[in-house]
Amino acid sequence: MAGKKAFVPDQALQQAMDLFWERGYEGASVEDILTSTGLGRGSLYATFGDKHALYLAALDRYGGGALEQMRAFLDQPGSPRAVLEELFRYSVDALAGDPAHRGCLLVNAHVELAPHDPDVFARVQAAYRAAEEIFFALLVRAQAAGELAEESDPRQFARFFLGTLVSIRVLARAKAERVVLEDVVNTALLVVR
Amino acid sequence: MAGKKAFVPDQALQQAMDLFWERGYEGASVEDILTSTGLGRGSLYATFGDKHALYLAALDRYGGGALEQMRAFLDQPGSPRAVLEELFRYSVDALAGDPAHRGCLLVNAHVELAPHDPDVFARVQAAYRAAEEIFFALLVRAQAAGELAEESDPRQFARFFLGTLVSIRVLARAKAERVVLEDVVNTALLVVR
DNA sequence: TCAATGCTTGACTAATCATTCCAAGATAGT
DNA sequence: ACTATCTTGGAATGATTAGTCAAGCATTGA
Repeated sequence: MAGKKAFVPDQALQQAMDLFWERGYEGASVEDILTSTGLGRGSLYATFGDKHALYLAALDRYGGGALEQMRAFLDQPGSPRAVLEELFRYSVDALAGDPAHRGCLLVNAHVELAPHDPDVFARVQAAYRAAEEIFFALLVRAQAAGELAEESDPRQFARFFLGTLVSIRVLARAKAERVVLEDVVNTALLVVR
Repeated sequence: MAGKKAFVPDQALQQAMDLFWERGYEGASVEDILTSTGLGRGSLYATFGDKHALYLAALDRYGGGALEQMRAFLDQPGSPRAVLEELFRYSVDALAGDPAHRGCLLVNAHVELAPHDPDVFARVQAAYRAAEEIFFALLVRAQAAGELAEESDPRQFARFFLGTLVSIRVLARAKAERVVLEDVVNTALLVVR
């Protein structure tokens, strides 16, 4: 089999991403990726460059999807408070429903590599900032709708909810039970009640 | 120089711990540890076993110190709410004051290794549980002192504060500014006001 | 049918990894 | 001063790593 590509690059990227997600950057060897994606060495290096570039591509793919999903919630009609609730419930479902307890690829990447890998750092930083801005926009709306006290600072609350989002992602990787994630979220949501 | 130990094992462990803390398990090679601690190959293997055992020893040392510190706060007299505040302020100070932005060794270990390393997993799990229990005890006291509503569940709140503790540790490793950590903590503390 | 394109395959390289081992040397007790 | 004991540091080992490369072959277009 040769002549034209015998694999779908996007599919291979997805599988590589899953592997990085589960095992981390150092934990997933090129050999593992080859086995998992089913493609040969030459194909991988010709398509994605090297391991590091492949990892960055996986991060981009993941980050893009995650932010898109968050924005989909943001654009939903309805009370900002309800949107916030739904966003967190959805997140808890996804995290607790993952039998591999992978947590979040971006958070994992950040803890493992960001301090010493500028490329990874830039991507994680951008993702965090984008998430914070989404929360910020939502909280401004909430304040306008009277669901957040006038004297409260939307920026401060946005940072807090970003922290909440991060914390459940980390706890999920520690195989925390669903009820733990729910307790964290339910308590966090009290601050806008 | 030989005959009797030319190094203090506890000091070497401290330096190895610092290196693991900053670079992670895979990121710190035995060569690096040798350079950093200043001791020879033979000495390291004779004293600590192998790299993995050394890492576990570093985790134990770190975890022991961290929990001791938390318990010191717990045993302080004064209103539970004030104790909670002090505990978080101290934590923010330590995290934001670290120029290397290392975050928390236990959290880092957990994200990098816990899913595939049973020994690491057990230690992290134990540390999380211990921290949760400390929060729980504090919140029970708070409830008795009328600082936490009767209908509130101390277990739920303990989990929430554990999540808060984790989140600022992760954000600190992302080189978040001090004000971000303060916003997270200040907002979290609102739930007991 | 045939040639050209370019993807696939697997062997190969070179570097790095953790770990073992031993010869050399320094100390402590007698 | 001498010997036994233990530490030391570097050489050697073998496994594993990421990355390269050339030979082969299926597909495509004529």
